[in-house]
Amino acid sequence: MSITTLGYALLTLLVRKPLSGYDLARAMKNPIGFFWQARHSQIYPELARLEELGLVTAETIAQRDRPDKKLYTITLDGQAVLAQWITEPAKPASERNELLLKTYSLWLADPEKAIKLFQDQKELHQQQLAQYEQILTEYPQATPLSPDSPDFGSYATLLRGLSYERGYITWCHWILTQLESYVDDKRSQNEPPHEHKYSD
Amino acid sequence: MSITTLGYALLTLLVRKPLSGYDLARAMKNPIGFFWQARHSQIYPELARLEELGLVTAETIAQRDRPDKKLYTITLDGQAVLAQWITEPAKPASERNELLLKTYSLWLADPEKAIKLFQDQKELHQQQLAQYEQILTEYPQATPLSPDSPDFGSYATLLRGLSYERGYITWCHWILTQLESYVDDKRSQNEPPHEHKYSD
DNA sequence: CGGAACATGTAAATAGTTACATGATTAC
DNA sequence: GTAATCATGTAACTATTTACATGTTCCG
Repeated sequence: MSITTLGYALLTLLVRKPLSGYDLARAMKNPIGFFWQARHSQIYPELARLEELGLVTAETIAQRDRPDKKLYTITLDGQAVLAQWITEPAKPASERNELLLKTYSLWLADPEKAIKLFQDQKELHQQQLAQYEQILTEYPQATPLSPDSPDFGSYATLLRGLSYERGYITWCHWILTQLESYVDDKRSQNEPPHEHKYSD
Repeated sequence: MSITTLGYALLTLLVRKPLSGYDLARAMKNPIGFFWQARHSQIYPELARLEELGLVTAETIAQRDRPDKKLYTITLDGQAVLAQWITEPAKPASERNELLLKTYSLWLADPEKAIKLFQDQKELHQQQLAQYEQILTEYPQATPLSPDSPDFGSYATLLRGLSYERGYITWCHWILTQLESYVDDKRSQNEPPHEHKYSD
């Protein structure tokens, strides 16, 4: 019985502090900075598996103000297995992006509706970027983080998130300039087409 | 019976020209510019489904120099369904990236091995970038592509690919500077730590 | 003749999503 | 009481990967 990537993702969170299945599900709902998401229906069975493997231990905690919870703690074995996994070659991410797929056939679409599509997507990514930028303010600007601190990992993945969202927004913006000048030119056929340079 | 995203991905390719299952599998092996990948074991059954739905038609072609093939052609229905789908709101991409996950726990790793990990990843993305840049040279620089041409979609997704890979490489590079100055400082404890600014 | 690329499928397993199910506790 | 959040699970389905399976044609 081997460990799934989701299993490593759970260990990744548990190595920082003990959490319940519910906590883990909340943390992985939208994968802030660390790019792995999962639902509780996948998490609970996986935690049971990790416990079976002796990589985590579970302890039921009675709470006054809330229902009981099962707190999962990583074992030394779990830490060793996780540390080992980190430096193994990473599988290349299997890219699947619906918007990119749609973009590939954009010539078939009504331009006005296409503009709406990209405005909405740009908006979504701007919101995500704003959230990342908010988190960024929580880090000290002056002192650089050391790679042996857990915060380094959080910070590094946050930087990737920021870069990704900025690139995505720039790209959406470029598409919009193209679509808008296209519909403008269609409306007044006499004027020459505008030019928009794309650069990230 | 509804259409899966993979089904739309196949229509996306077939609307440009008729292709066999083998052609489609090759095109989707690594998703150049258009960000959807699939194996032949998923493609062949899905093509049968699309045919059942009347979105494509199949024709067996005898070839002298090669084994027979089944050429799939999109129907008018298929084109309509695809055009309709494009401007519907896109599901946000469910991010899952193993390297980012590993990065989150980088503090647990042996720095030397971590450097190796990121060097390898940077290398992979540099190769992907080089491939995209090669494809870029095939586009005319002077005349901007019109959003009503199929080439616009190819070009737009290519630009996103270029931006993505550049951002990824920059990020890998930044991690490497951090790790390298960390191991340098460890070796000679007297010198002050270097500083490396990250910007995409 | 043997390997590589072409060509098309199915089977089994794993991963992930959506839906079903239940119950505690708090705040209004 | 009832909605919201906390809390934990299972069932059914869909999507994806890996492995199995078979046959053609070309080139050396």
